[in-house]
Amino acid sequence: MTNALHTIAEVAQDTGIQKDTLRVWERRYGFPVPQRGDGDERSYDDEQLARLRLIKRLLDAGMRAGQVVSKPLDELNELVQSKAQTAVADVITANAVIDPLLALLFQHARKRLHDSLMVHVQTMGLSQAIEGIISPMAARVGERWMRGELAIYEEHLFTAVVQSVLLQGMAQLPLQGAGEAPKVLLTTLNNEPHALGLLMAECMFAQMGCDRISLGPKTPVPDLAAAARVMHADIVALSFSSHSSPKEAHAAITQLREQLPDHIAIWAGGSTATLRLVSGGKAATVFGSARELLGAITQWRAARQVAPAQP
Amino acid sequence: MTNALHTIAEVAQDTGIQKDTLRVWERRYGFPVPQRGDGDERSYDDEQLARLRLIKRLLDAGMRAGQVVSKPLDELNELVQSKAQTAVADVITANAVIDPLLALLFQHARKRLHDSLMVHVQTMGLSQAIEGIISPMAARVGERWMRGELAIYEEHLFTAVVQSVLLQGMAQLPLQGAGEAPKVLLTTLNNEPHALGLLMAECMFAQMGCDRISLGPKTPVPDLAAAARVMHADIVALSFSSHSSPKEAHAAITQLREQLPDHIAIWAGGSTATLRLVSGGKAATVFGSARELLGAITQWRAARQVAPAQP
DNA sequence: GGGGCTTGCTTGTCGTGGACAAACAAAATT
DNA sequence: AATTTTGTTTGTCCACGACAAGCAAGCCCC
Repeated sequence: MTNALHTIAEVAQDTGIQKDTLRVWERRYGFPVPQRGDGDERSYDDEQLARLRLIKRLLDAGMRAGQVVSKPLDELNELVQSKAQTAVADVITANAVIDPLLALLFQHARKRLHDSLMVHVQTMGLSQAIEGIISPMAARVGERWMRGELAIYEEHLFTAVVQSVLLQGMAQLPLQGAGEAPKVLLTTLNNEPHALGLLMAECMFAQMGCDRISLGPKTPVPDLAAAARVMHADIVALSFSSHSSPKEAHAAITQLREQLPDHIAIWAGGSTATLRLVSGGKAATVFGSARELLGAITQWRAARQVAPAQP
Repeated sequence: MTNALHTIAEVAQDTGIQKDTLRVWERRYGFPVPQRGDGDERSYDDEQLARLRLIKRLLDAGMRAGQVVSKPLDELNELVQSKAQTAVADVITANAVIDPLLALLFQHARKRLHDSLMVHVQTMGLSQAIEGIISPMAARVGERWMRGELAIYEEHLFTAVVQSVLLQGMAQLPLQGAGEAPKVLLTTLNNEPHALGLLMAECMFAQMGCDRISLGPKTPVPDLAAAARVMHADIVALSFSSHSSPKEAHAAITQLREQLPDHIAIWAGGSTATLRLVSGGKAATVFGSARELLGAITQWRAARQVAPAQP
């Protein structure tokens, strides 16, 4: 059952490693060496696939191919572990509230999870609930996924529930007059399918009374630039999860900066690990936490009041 | 400005045509013939890109490469036009309500569009509004997108608004006792990013008091099968838009059918054009309209009452 | 000693052309 | 008319060579 064979196309799709690269690795590093079925065609087994998945993660985290490809499975696991630990060391707080909620998720108690979260949102307010509960929960879920301890459908389930909660929460928010609130365009770039961080960001903006437009996930850069111009946005807010590689994120942001007029700001938020690379450049403002975001919005307003919009 | 050059990787990404295929077409059909910049590298201009996009659409619609590649741009446009017309001939109804709403979309009047839709939902009820207004509107939007008359961000905007409306509508639905209602698992397959049809389907199920679980878009087949088993689903509901190619859809569904126990039904809905191929097999029940879906649910309930669930 | 430059190695992507199996269309057969 | 056989189309795969951008290490000069 767990010993299916995969074509090179499947492996490339699954791991995100290009077909060409797979062949070159085989030539250079002696891994992976698939069986050959029917007329010379490569046929990868599950073990090699698993190994390749780990390798991809380590490469995205900045390691070099020569050091990683051809390492055996357990050694790769060790490396990933150490990487993951440093990344989430600071998240293991406030377990008293979060652990029971996570337990609900693992029992697949969808409705109870939904209701519990809803209660928290109602009592704490949207931004507080996100900062204190939902965001750390998402981090924990993401971490478990990294380690392969989570089936993809469990992650999907979590996403669906949180999405529903946040949307409901936002719908109940009072509508504030536009006033001097910035007009924000929210989206996720091409290679980033994760819509949760985006939604959390939207909630924060909503709470601050911003005029927001969410384009949903995966807007191509040129389209995003066009949209920002047409809709006279003040800020383009991008969300990144730890799934998208830092390199690609960096490239996309600089490209976007080029295509965007100067007076439109780019704000990027999400996994700090992913964005560390980006923060070097002055193309975008980077946010590591929800709290920072709130601060930045009030700051934006203050600045705009002093120096009002040019005609 | 509109004359950028693109590498073969960009073109492949954008059009969904494999790099190898692009090279083979050049060899066989004499198109596309890109310029060569810096050391032999192919460099495609915007016109060729546009042509390739059209070609891909026609191929997905069932034409063969030999007939389509190497045709000039205007001829391709004609073909796409005729295809699109036959596909949506029956949708051009009830314009009196829909056209003004579409106008709002093209003005980017996000809030007014949202409010108008919300009013319709409140007065007609969720399922009526979907069947009479939202679904045909989505068809029109899709058609315009096909013809390239719509910027991607406009489609995103439409999606975002409708999503918000439907979720709000569902949240206001009274909770019915589980009773003999089926437990439904909703999702979209791997290659189908479109979540709107899925959401509409979820609304229909919700209205009928079903116990539903949405996994969101793009669940891989093996994970979906696992989820259905673990959660004891009665029905797995899949949504397809005209974007995913019929061939891939068919393959994925048969694969899913193999991995799923017999007592779990597969219901597939969405673009009739896409699903025509699938309906031949007995792997899944196919729905062409929202109305059919409602009927099928009541039918399911009746059947279940006569022959109650086995232990 | 540290910032900047040169030099050599790594690594992913591209190019060519040949091969082939699955999908398809047309012709031949029952 | 329905099925099987035969030929053609078409996308994907393979091998191996080339190369440019990225990176590390060494070197020099202030």
